[in-house]
Amino acid sequence: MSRYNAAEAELKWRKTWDEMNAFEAVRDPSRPKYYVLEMFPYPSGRIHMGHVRNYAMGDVIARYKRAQGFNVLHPMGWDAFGMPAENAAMERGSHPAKWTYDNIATMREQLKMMGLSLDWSREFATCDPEYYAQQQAMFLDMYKAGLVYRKSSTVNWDPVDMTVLANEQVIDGKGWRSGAPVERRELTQWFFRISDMADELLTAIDGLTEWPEKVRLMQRNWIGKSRGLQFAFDVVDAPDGHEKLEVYTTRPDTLLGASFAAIAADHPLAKSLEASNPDLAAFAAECRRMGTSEEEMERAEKLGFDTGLRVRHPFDPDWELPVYIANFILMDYGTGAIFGCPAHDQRDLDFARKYGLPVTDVYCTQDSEERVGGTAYIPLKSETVRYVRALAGEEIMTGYQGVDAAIAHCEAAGVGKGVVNFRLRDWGVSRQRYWGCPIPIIHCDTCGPVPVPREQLPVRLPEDVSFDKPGNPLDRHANWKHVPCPDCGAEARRETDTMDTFADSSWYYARFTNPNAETPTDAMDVEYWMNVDQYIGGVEHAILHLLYSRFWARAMHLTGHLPAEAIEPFNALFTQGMVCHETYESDDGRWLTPAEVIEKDGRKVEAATGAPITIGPVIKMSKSKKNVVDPEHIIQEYGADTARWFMLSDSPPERDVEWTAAGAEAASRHLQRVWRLVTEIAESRSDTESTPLPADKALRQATHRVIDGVTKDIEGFAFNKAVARMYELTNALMKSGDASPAVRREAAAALAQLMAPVTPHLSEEIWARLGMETPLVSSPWPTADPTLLVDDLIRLPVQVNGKRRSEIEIAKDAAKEDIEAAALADAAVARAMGGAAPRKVIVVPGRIVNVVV
RNA sequence: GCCCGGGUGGUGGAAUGGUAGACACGGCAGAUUCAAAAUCUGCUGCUCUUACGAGCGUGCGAGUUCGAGUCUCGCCCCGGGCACCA
Repeated sequence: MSRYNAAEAELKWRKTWDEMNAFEAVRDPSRPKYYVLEMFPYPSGRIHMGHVRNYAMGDVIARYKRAQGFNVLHPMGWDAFGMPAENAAMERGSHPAKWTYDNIATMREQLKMMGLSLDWSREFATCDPEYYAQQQAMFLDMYKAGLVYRKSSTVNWDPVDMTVLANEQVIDGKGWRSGAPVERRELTQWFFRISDMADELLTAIDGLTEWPEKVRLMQRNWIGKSRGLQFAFDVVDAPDGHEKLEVYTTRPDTLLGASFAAIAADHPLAKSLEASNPDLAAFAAECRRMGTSEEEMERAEKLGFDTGLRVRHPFDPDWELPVYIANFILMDYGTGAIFGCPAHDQRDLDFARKYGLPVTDVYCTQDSEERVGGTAYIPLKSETVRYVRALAGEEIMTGYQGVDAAIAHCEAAGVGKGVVNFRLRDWGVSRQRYWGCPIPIIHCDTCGPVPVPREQLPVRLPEDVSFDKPGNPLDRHANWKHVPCPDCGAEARRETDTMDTFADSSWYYARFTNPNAETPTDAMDVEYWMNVDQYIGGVEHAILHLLYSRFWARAMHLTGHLPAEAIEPFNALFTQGMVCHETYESDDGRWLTPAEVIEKDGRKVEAATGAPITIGPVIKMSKSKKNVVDPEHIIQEYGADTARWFMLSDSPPERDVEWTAAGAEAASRHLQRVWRLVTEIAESRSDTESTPLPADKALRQATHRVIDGVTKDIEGFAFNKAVARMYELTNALMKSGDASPAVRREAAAALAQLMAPVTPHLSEEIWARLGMETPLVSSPWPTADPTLLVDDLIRLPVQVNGKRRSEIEIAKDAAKEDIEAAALADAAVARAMGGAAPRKVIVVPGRIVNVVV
C-alpha cells in the first residue's frame, strides 16, 4: 500500500482553504463570535518550538470553535519593535526595519506551513507607521486625560559607552559590551499613572474567573496592597528641611522593638548629607554603583552606613535611634525610609547583628527573653504572649492582635496614621532607543512639553540613521529632532525617547478587530469582536504584559476607544508552559545552538571544532542563550500535522517541556497508521446496510466515549489527554475487523473529525477518502450519543484495610447491601481478611469497597 | 532575597480523597522477510518467586483519614517572574 504523502496533501488542503477564504473573519451580528488569540511573536528570525506549541494550541481551539458553529476571529501579527533589531544593526550593519521585515517574511512563511486557521488579512506589525500612528494618538489622548506625566527616575548607565542599558544588558554588574561597572543615573522620563488604578486593577482580578489561579495570585502580589502605619520621626539636630523623617511600616506592632532607622541612598536626607560627609557620599555612590533591578538589590549583601544622625522614638522622646543609609531600601516603595525591628524581621536582624545594634523582643513571654538568636520571631495569632513595652515594662496589649489593632493604638497615641500602600509603581515608558514608537511630544523652552498636533501624526522614525556607535540614533540625528514649537513657533526639540515595547503589545488585540480603522479602533468592530474569548501565551508573561494590557484597556475606555465591557480585555486566559532545552557554552564563552553540538564518545562537543563544551541548565528556549531548536526540518521531513500532533502529545499544555527530538518519528508513524487504516476502511465500503454484528456495540461505545472525552479534554485544555483518547480510538478501530463496515466507517469518520483540530490536513484527506463531500473545515463537530456512554455492569475494586485485594463485577445501580454482600463473598477478600469479622464496610457506589477488619 | 509553579516507571505523562502507572516513547521477545526497513502480535514499575502470589513504591520527613500522588505542616531540588529581554 502506498504511503500518505504529507507534503503533497498539506499543500493541496492549504490551497483549498485559501480558495474558500475559510478563515477570513467577517463581522456578522447574527452569529455568535469567538475571538481566540495567541500572544503574537517577536520576529526574532525564525520560529522556534515555543511558537509551534503556542500556535498549535490556539489553532486547536480556533478550529474546534469553528466546528461548533462560532464565527471565529483568529488573527496574527508581529510584536516588531525591540532591542534585537538594533543589536543586529550594530553587529551586522543592517537597518532595524529591514532586519525586522525580513524576519517577518521568513516567519510568516514558516507559520503558513503549519496550516494554522489564521485570518491573514488582518496581519500587521507594531512597527508599521499605520499602527504606531494610532498608538501615538492614544498617547496624546492619555496625556490629555492626565494618565501620562514626567518625572525623574533611575536607569542603568554604562559610563564607557555613554548609553542606557537594559537590565538584560547588565551582566554581573557590568555593561555587556564595554565591561565597565554599571552606574545608576537619573533621567527625566515619561510615566503612565498605572498606580492610580492599583486598587481597581486589584479588585477586578476577582472577576477574572477564567484565568489561572496562579496568575491571579501573581498579579495580586505584584500590585501588593498593604495596610500599614505612616508616621514621622523627629530628627535630633536636624539639617534644615529634614526635621521630620517619614517612614512607612506594615509592622507597627513591632514599633517598640525598633533599634534603628534606615533610608535609601537616593533619599533626600541622604543627598543633603553627602556634601558635608565625604565617607557618606562615597557609600551612597557605592550603593548607586549597582543595577536598578530589584533582584540585584535584594540579593546583594546588606550594607549600611551610620549617618551620625539620631531620631527620637515616637513613644519616648528620650529614646534615640541611629539613622543608617542602607542599600536595600527602595526609594520607590513607601517613603524610602523604614524603622528596623530586628527581633521580628529577618533582614533587620541580620543588619542589627552586623552593625551591633540592640535586639528587643516585644513579644517576650515571662521566661523567654532570649528567644531571638539568629532567627527573627514572627508572632502567631493563636499564641498568647504579653506585648510589653520593653523599656518600662508597661503592658500595652496582650497577644498579637494584628496590624489594624496596632495602627489603632498608634493613632490613638497621636503617632502617625493608618495608610494603604501599593507595591505597584507607575509604568516608566521612556526608552533611549531608536527602534520603538516615537513619543509624540515637542519640548519648547518657553511652552514646555507640547503635544505634536494630530494632523502631524504619525511622528515617523527617520530612516537615515547610523548604529556605528552606542547611544540613541534619534538623539544624534542631524535634523530629525529640530522642529518648531507647535504653540509658539520658536525653535524646539522633538522628544527622542521611544516607547517601551510593552506599550505596543498592550492594545494589539483591540486593533485586530479592525486593523485598517482610521482611529485606534472602530466602535462597531470593537463592539462585536471584543473581548478576546480565549487568550493563550507563555506563563512568563503572567505579570507585566497582562497587567499593562489591563491598564491600557482601561485607558482606552477612558479616552473613548473601548466600551466599558472591554476594560478586562481577556475573558479567559491559558498560560502554556515553556519549551526548554539545555544550554551549551564553549570554553571561550560563546553560546552554542543544539545544532552546533554533537555527541562524541558519550560526551557533547562543539561540532565544528570538536572542543569540549559546558552544559548549562535546562531553561526556556531563548535567542540570547541560543538553546533554540528550529522546527522547520521536522515540518519539512514529516509535515505540519506530525509537528502539531507531536507537540500536543504527552505533555500537559501548562507544564514546561524539555525538548527532545525522539518521538517525532513515532508521531509520524502513527499518522501513517491512521491513514492506512482509514483508507482500508474506506475501500471496503459496502453499499447495502448489513445487519448489526456482535462487535458493533463495543466499537460504537468506544467511538462515542472518545467523542465525549475528546470534547471535554479540548474544552479543558487537556490536549495531551485528547491525543491519548484518539490513540485509543485508533487502537479500537484496528482491532475491529469483526465489526460491520458501516460501524467502522462511523468510527473512522469520527476519528477524522476529532483529529482535525490537531492534524487538519490529514483529517481532510481521510474525510474525503471516506466519501464526504463537504470539507471538514466547514463540517460541524460530532456529538456523543449519551446512551452509549454507560455500561450496565461495572467492575468495582475491593480493598481490605485500604489495600486492593480483589475486584467484583456488579450491576451499576446495585444497592449498597448487595455490593457489600458480593464483596464479602469474594474468595480473595475472604483470604485477605484471614477469617476475621469485618468491623466496618465502606461502600462508595460506583467507586470502591473497603473492608476494615 | 521576594512572589508563583513543578517533582509519579528507563522516558513524556494518566489518575472528582477511592484499583497508581491510562496513552505514548523506548526496550525485550515473536511473526513476516533471503536479509533489512516498514508492518503486525505479545510482554514490559521495582524486589522476591518456576508459578500462584507476596512485599515495596508518586522528591524527603511528619500528620489528618476506613483510604493520600491528591489534603495539612516542615524541608530539599528544579523552573518562571522581579518593573529597560520579549
